[in-house]
Amino acid sequence: MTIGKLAAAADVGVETVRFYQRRGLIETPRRIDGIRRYGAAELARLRFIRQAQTAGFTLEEIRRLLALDSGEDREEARAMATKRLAALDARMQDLQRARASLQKLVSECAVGRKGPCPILRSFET
Amino acid sequence: MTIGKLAAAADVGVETVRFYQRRGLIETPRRIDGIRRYGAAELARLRFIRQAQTAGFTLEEIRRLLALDSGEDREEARAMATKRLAALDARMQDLQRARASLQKLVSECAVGRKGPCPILRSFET
DNA sequence: ATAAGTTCCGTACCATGGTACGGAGTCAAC
DNA sequence: GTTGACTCCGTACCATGGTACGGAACTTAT
Repeated sequence: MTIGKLAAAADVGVETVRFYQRRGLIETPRRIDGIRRYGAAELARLRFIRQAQTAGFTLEEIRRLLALDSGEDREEARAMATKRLAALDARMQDLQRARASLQKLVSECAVGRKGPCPILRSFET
Repeated sequence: MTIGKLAAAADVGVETVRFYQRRGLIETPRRIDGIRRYGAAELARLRFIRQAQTAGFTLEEIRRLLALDSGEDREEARAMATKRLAALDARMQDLQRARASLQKLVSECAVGRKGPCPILRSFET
């Protein structure tokens, strides 16, 4: 695979792949006649990066996770995952509350009624 | 209230308040002898901004929401809230999936076992 | 074998949401 | 009535996660 195919396969831009390489998230394979070739390993890494981002890891943390993946430091891997799990749960709580406020806004701002919607009030705790 | 008290009451920095003023999210009251004074209205706006950010609105969207708050455009207010609600639900789905992956990682990477943790594999769909 | 499309690389630029700095003016307490 | 804290204002800087540019080298299809 060339960088273009790789990027397309992971649904990211070529420039994004290159950006990740600069950040040390993806190894840049040796060049064959000036062009680098990528394999399944790189694609897996690329997909992992996107998943990990969704989980809320920063690119720097993802870099460390990737380094850890082939290492023996279970301690550290678990610690990072556990910490993120807690943050994720907190985040989901926040989103749940925000969702309730939005729902309130939508229903209190129903069509047919007059005057301004109680936008600020909808979010009052 | 001076800007310092206002910021403290909303648990943000003074510079953040000033930043929001520049962005048109908070009106800057007239100065009395060179110092601006703030009231409950500004505090409410400030708190709203933080809540709305949690809901995933950008500062620009929040600016529009605040403008809408005193207006009559129910249509637009509802539209913004509905759209965000959908995005929020999608986001929560994503987080749910990410959470499952993290949980998998934590359990598969239990203490006591040897070798590297299957970090990349934990996130495979 | 030539044109169109890719790749490579460095460097620059972007959006978002702040945070910091520095000098001048103001206020509050002692 | 001076000292220390706070305010004002413009401007600069920051982190994060990209995106764009441009020229040279390489590949692929015709």
